[in-house]
Amino acid sequence: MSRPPLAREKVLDAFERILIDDGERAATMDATARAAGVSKGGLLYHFASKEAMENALLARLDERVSEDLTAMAAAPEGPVAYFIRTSVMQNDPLDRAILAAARLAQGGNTVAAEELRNVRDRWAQTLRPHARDETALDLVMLVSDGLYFNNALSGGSIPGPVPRDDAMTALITLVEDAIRP
Amino acid sequence: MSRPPLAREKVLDAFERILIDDGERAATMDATARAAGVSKGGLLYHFASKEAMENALLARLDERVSEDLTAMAAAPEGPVAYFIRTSVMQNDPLDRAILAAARLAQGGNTVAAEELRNVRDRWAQTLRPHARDETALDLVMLVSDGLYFNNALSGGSIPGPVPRDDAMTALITLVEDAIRP
DNA sequence: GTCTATATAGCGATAGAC
DNA sequence: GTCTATCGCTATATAGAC
Repeated sequence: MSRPPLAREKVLDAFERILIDDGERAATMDATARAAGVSKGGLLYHFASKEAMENALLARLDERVSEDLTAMAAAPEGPVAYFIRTSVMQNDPLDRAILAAARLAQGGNTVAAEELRNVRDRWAQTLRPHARDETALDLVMLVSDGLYFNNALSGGSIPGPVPRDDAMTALITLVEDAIRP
Repeated sequence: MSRPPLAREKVLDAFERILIDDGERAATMDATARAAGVSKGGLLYHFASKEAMENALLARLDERVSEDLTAMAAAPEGPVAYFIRTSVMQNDPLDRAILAAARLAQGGNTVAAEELRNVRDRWAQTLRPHARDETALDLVMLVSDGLYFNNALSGGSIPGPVPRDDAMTALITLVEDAIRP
């Protein structure tokens, strides 16, 4: 437990990158091994099957969400503004983990779909006290989902039609005015 | 042109259903042929390649969006309310076409991703006059994207964590108040 | 712990009968 | 217009050397 082997993390990073940039179809064990600089046999020592590799990626997502919930609760600008602003792709570890999980889910992996719904619930729980009512909470969650959806379509590198900088600040103000308790 | 062969539509319906219910990975030509009640050879008479079959599905999406834009412009409740309300899965032909295209896009099909962005633009164009400014338009589009994203994760049949009935009416009111010109 | 070699299965696509 | 049979390729996974 204490410290995961380096090769393991390197493989997961490569798998994540291919999922995001090239899609679920391209994220084969072969391509992952090549990108990680190991052989297919070497990869299969760390992950006994593709399913095991996918589950490891989802476990990493879970850890990163826990860290984000802590940061969100402590954000100076407030949880809602933090949540919306960080919903646009910043290419940080959490964003990448979510995007990769979304690829798996849309490829037919039901565990990934469940995990994403679980993640969404944890965010909603933390934000609930900061919204006037359930409708206001719905609004915040849906705007965030929308931002992620556009990122997911854009493929991670190419920026999608999402508000940037000034437009994002204006959007946050609009949402906060609409949901203020 | 006048009337597409029955088998052609039956194949596209089957392909769409498998994409939505079982994911992009499962939507093979073999599985599609079986579900449509034809042989693989029979399928390949209508669609010379898998790419041709995917493009036919995207063309069908385009037609359905054109019909929806007409309906939206004429909706008694107003375009914005119509747009948000119809963003939740009703399992109608348009919803299914979008969900299927999203699956293709996330599987790595760049044509599908472009088509979805194009569809989004056409909606935004029609809604623009009904929003106070670009930020308000962003809000409407993102809430709609969020609703679709949740549907996409849920898989079409299982309802996701989206507002229903009363909650939806409340959400529409909240959004309309926030964006009123 | 990492490698090469190989087994097995499924996919997209072709050929040609009917 | 629809079928069966089959080819070529690639994917996951196994076996066993180093």
